[in-house]
Amino acid sequence: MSTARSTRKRILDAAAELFQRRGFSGFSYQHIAAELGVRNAAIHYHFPSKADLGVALLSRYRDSFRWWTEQLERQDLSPAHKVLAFLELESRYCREGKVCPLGVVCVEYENVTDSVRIEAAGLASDLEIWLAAVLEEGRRGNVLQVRGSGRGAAVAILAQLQGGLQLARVRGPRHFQEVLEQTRLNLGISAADLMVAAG
Amino acid sequence: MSTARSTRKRILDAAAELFQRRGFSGFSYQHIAAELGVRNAAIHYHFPSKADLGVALLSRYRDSFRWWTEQLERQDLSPAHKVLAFLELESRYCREGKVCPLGVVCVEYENVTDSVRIEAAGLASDLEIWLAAVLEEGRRGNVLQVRGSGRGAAVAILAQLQGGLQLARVRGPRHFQEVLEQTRLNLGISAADLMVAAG
DNA sequence: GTCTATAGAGGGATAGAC
DNA sequence: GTCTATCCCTCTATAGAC
Repeated sequence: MSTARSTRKRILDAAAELFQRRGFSGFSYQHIAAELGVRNAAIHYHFPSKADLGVALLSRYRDSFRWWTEQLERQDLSPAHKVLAFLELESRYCREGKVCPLGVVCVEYENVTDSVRIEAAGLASDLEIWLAAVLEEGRRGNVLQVRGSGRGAAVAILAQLQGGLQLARVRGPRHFQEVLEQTRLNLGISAADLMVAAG
Repeated sequence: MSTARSTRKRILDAAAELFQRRGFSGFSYQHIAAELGVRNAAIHYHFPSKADLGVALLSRYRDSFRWWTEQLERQDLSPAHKVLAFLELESRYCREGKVCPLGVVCVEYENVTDSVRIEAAGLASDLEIWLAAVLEEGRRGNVLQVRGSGRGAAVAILAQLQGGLQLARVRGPRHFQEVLEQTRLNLGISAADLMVAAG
């Protein structure tokens, strides 16, 4: 069981890496197998079909995000700092040359099973609900400039970050920094705070 | 030659459709062939490798955009109306269930040839330069609220639209409307103008 | 320019031994 | 739980007839 858990986790780690680098259709069981030094069939044991693997991947992103928000809650941060922490989370993807998992599914939407679509929609919903709540909280406390509904602003910011991570690939990481800067300006968060968060 | 032109164009039309729906790895010469009622080999005659097809596709997007900006210029519109016209262009993709071609290449970046990457970078550059110029013009005329550099604001808006088109797939087209609304709010364009542009 | 035919590689997936 | 072996399919790409 310990071995099973370990292999399963290693598969998901390798798959997540490939997924965010090459897209869903862009990686194969062979790629994962080669990286882990196991055989193709070993992966099919843990994830019978590629759709199963896709769902498991997205489900894990959701779990990670939930865990992340919970530990953030325990730090009792201001809404502005919660936003900055989230920007830092996305910046990490940028530094690693990865894109948002959500974007991958969206682009290949007509190529994936319903099960994958549903899990992706759930992830999008999780992100949106959390960010909208933070923005609303910030607006009430007058520490964030939110235009329109918190929900609308949240969707726009998520779209911006997702697109920004992608554009960074063709135009360079500097472009993602510009996107972060604009997000900050639009919300009225001070430059000094962003520097801390974006590294 | 007339036939050649016609077939070549039909191939590009079908490929563009598939490309923006299923991603680059997600469609094949067979898909195009089936749709056009020709054989696989006929497509290889016009586009020897899939990379050639990818470059031709992106090159055509660039040509279309250049043509679009030129005809827009002849209409002598205000910067705000130029932005609205661009938003309408993106809205059309949303209504057709397509995503931005740039996003497709970005997501599958590590799966495509250098030639495709370079052409995609060129397209990104074209969009960015045009939008940055429009935003700067709007700022000078005090008709657009632009924060930071025109370039930075342009990148952020492009990222937002690209991400918004993608999120619309998992969360519904209404979400893209919210992104448009936020873009408008951030630039200080009136609601009435947006209604006209977004349909 | 388009066809038939096919090569050759790689994809997802399964059976059965260990 | 992982292996070997293999099936069947789809993919890109090419050769050569028409």
